[in-house]
Amino acid sequence: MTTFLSSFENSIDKKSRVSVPASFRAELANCSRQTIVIYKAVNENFLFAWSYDDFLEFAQKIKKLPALSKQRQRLSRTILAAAKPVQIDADGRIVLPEQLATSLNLEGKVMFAGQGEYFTIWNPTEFNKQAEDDMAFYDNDIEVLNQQEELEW
Amino acid sequence: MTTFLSSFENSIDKKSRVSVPASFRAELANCSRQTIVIYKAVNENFLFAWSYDDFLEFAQKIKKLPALSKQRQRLSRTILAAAKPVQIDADGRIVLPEQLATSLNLEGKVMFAGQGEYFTIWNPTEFNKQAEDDMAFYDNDIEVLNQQEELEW
DNA sequence: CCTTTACCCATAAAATTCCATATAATACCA
DNA sequence: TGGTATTATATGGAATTTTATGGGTAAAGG
Repeated sequence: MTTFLSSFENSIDKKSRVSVPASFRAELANCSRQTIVIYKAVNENFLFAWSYDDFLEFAQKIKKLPALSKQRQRLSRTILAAAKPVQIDADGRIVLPEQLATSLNLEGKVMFAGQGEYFTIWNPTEFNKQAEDDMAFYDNDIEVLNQQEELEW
Repeated sequence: MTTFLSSFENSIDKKSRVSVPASFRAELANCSRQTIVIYKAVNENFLFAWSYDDFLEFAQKIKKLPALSKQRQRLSRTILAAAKPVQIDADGRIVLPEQLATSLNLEGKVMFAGQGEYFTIWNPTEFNKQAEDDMAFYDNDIEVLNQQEELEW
């Protein structure tokens, strides 16, 4: 299973290209294609990024809903139609789709944050703000984590 | 299995031709024919589009209903009889059947939205409106999706 | 004969690939 | 261990290819 760890700040150039952190690329090495799927988190200021393989697996959940049901229609519009597959080039870079880049107010720099089976993409300033906010929840979140752990035994 | 992702806005010319997005064409590459089947969503302002192969599979569901039942009669009229197969030409374009195009009030531009094993075709303005409406349901839809996941275990 | 449809070609814009290089990280060796 | 060589990484720009899209022309069909 892919596990993205650590965070990296890289730069976007005029052509909207960004280097994918080398350690993330290594993590993607044994996927069926060197493609990541990116889409905007609804009501949030970051992007989700999955390996193509893992995203397809997630898409399967949506595809299992009855093909013509309203719920299926909506979810496939908000997630599948919004998802941009981008291929990693020979130099380890991707092109950030313009629509997604502008939705984040990116100015030259991008933050990559490894979050397990996916990673997220941020405006670095926003990421640092978020990190501070997260602190306030830490003790409580850890407690929830501990409780879940107990249930598993 | 074909999986259409992302969305694209292309233009229709005087001859009613539209380019099928390259990534969709790539997805169709290993189908038995370069043909897509298009029909109007009942009571909605978009068109469904399937690879010929996947449409046939979908049609099986209708064909399984008793041949002379009323439901079968109606569904085969609204879907099978309404379905227009259109072939992708050498330049990657299709001709949008006039009846379908006018039912969408198209003005030069068409939106393609990848939604899994099919994609949909919209008046771009209508698509964007719909996307906003979909947001209101997002949290609830995701919740239902997650619950379904639990049921599977 | 006229209209519609299918093919073919041309081209601008956009996307992708290729190459070059500075810098940072790592390996090597005295 | 300190210093040096080597490699890997990130990033800029140029060259090439793909894509979308317009128009022309021949074939088909009514």
